[in-house]
Amino acid sequence: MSGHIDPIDLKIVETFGDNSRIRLSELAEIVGLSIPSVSERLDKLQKKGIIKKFTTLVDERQLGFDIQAFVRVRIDSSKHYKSFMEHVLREEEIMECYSVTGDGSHILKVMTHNTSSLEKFLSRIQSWPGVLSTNTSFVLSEIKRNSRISSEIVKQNLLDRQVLVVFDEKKSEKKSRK
Amino acid sequence: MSGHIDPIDLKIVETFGDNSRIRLSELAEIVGLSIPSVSERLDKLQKKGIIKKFTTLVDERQLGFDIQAFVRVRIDSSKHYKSFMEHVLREEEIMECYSVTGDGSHILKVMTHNTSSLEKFLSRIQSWPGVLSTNTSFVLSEIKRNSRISSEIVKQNLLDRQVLVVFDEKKSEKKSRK
DNA sequence: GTTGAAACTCATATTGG
DNA sequence: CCAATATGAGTTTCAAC
Repeated sequence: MSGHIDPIDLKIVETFGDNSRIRLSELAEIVGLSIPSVSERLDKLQKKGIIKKFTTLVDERQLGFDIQAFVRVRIDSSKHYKSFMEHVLREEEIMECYSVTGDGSHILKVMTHNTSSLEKFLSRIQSWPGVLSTNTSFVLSEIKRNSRISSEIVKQNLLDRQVLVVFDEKKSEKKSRK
Repeated sequence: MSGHIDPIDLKIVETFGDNSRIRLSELAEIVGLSIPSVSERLDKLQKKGIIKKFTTLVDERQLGFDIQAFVRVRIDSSKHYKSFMEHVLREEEIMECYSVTGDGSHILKVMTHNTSSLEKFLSRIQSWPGVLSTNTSFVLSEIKRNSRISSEIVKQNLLDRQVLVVFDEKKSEKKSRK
């Protein structure tokens, strides 16, 4: 079925996580297929939305974003959800936003220039309809930021739920086993 | 000075945030420079570490990572900091880790297959030396995940602190103004 | 899925301005 | 920084298998 993924696709995704500017020729060698084949797979991975975007990891601090923070936001009901979302998308300081369980209904990852710009940002948030409270944790240092998904661990995930197609060379030897 | 950044570099960074597989020829047209020039700038941005990595945004849920969570971890002292860091780097489920202020000394972003694999992961964390407690928030939905930094906002940041060099075409007309 | 060929585009380095 | 050039690679599409 077309919705399935095979280990080669995983390897492609993993390789692109490491370096999205890789040449197709190099990729073809890594995964052991011809260039036209990997080119076609890459297209399909994008069409399926598995690959969302080729992007670039940046050292934001060197660009003047000295303040990074996680802000937990509590909004009072789903009534304000849509307007909250619109505000979030509009604010350039908000790099990420997730709806979560636990105390606070949303987590924002925010980057700003200095504490005063953060202060302005926080008071702006608090003026949005439905925002009850915020709770800010400053990022002191970044220990890990993975852009890469290990294809091995994905393989285990997908094998478990049988959405992964694996060509097992030994399958034919014991085909009657169910 | 060589440590400085100009608006063209910012535009390059922004453009790569949108699409890291862009052709240099296209990039050259966007920023209004020749191909050799943008090529050289790109090299320098990488050497300076402003551009850290060309990577790919992936729909992790399609790869079987149905559970995403933020885990706040409290570790008891800096004595265990190094071993904690090593564990964090080794765990493939931990996609991001930040040292933060506030309740809990670290925030992890974790992705796993299902609740049972998360449970295993959490009990593993709690066995690490120095880990006092964890507090897990499940991600219900991703509202925003920006890989792109607006060059406009960066420009404001950098202008404020005078690390940005701007070629002001009108400067010569009023050079005596200080 | 492969291979191979063709047309095209691109990256990289170098030159002189 | 540009423009021009040269070369070797890379990409894409198409065919036929």
